[in-house]
Amino acid sequence: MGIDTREKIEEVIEKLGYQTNLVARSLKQKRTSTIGVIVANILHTFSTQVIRAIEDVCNEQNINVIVCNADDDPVKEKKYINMLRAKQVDGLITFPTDKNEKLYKQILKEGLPLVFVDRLIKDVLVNSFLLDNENASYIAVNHLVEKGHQKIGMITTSLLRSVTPRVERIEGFKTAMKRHGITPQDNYIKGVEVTHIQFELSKMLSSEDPPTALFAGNDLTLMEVLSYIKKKNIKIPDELSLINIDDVSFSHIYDPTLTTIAQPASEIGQEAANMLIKEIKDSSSVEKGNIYRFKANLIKRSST
Amino acid sequence: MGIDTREKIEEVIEKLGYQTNLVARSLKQKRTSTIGVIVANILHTFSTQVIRAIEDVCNEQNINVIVCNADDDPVKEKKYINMLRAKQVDGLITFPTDKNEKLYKQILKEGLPLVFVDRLIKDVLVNSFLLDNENASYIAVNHLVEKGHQKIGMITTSLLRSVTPRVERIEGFKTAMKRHGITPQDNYIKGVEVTHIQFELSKMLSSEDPPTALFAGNDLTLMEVLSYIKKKNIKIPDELSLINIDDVSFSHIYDPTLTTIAQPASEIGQEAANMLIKEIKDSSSVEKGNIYRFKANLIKRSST
DNA sequence: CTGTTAGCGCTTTCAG
DNA sequence: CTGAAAGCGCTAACAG
Repeated sequence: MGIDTREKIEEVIEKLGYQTNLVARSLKQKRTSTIGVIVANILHTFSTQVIRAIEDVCNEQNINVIVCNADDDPVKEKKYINMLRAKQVDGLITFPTDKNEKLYKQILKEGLPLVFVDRLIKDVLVNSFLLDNENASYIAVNHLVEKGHQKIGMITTSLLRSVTPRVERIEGFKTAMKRHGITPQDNYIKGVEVTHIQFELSKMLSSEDPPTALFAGNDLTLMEVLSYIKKKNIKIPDELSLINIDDVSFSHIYDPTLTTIAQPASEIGQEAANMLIKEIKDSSSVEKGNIYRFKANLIKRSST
Repeated sequence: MGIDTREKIEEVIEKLGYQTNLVARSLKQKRTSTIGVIVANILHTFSTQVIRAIEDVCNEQNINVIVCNADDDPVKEKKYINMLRAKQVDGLITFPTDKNEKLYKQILKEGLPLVFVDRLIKDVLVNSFLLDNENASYIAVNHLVEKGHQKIGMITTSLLRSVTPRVERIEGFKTAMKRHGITPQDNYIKGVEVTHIQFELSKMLSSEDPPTALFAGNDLTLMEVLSYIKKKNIKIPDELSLINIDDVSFSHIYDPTLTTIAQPASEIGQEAANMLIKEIKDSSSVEKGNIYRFKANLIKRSST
């Protein structure tokens, strides 16, 4: 082919808006430059923040991201995992359910790069990026105790399954209380479904000796708590101090501004994405099965 | 191949966790069962609500969604469009920029199914799904006038480019004021960058004859307004009434609860997705170039 | 260095 | 009805 022929072809290519067929390339090269992300529940602020961070990292490297929302349903999760595998994604970041332990083990055996965020699965050695939950609870309790509270309640969402953040935050809460010489009382600690939070709260706060401070385990719980507080016209922090995990969009403009234990969600997402990309590029170059814990940040505002 | 051979193979297939290679299938069938979505700015509540609705519709039909955030940058938008075309997506939903008019025209010529959300481009005849913005502004003005206000200010974000919602909402505001016999004053109407909103607000509210009510054009504007109001300790609605477009997550728990013009974002996303899917299945079966306007809902709360 | 060719894994077509 | 073969558009390997 002559030089001028080539030039003409390139001209036509430009004019016709020709695009390389990446599907064909992917088939040949056995990589799609696409990763899959499966979040447990897209309604959490944390999920959206992590997703955004992952997308930012990936877009810089021209990697596509397909996001799926498992909606806290292991069956959906499995369906998405298999669909993404069938789509030949180069790697997977998930907020895993222990119900799919076998599937995850198989993925590991196949060598598909895999990273966990927010949750762990026992016996599945995957690099995992999540909050230091026990420490986060400790920070909360410590702050409240410093503010003079002894009767501290904790409330959070529950799923029937044992989910890492919930378990660890409650455990951390109990440990922290004990460390401060306070015996945690079970009727001050509630892990219930979102729809029952307000009911449990009403029970807890109308008990004989109600807590003077409340620790909300995540943002969805916080919304319910604030809703209840508004309904009952409870004065924060005078009648009840409030602290929560997850930095919601309105924490600095709410009245009162909300004292918050913020998760470094962007950082978690970034590092998870970087780890996955490294593993995709050269699997042998990265250690597997490490757990990366991120410290929470206490943002002192006016609700405590 | 004998029956038992087939059975054995299917057994092994199951055991090995074999997955059809959808990349190969896509190459052969010339469809990927994937659509692309490009939002102008992921930070808007509206964008995330639309995305979620699109994903819900698509997941039900086993269609994948790749979401891209153009970050209000036409160059990024173009890059994503071309990348998604190269990936052979079956269709595209975008919040378009008029800077890419030529590219969109080419896409139309190629016959790639395309749907617009939130914005229009002149001379590009694509099915478009968006709020009836003029009516939304009318609802806001009408409500405030009914509450006894005459001096009404409007503030919203601006981009240097003329973006459909901003233009239409401001036009609608002016028209509505006139219809109520009020001459809209330019110094009460501001379209500025997010970072300058608080400054403009301070100018507007400290003027000789400040407005008694304020209309915030979208959620990002609202956040700035609330931030300013908190800082200056302005009493809502006693000193200033406040209404805004976009139903933010905390509107019902804020103090005061926020009177809001809600966009039917889920409905917009759903219908956009359904239209795109119909067009993908049989392009000739759908009319092109229609503009579908959605009515806003006034949710009366306590900020007005 | 340029140009041809085989083959990625699937589906579709065609022959047996 | 079953089974073989061609070909989707690309890239990597190889031949000239």
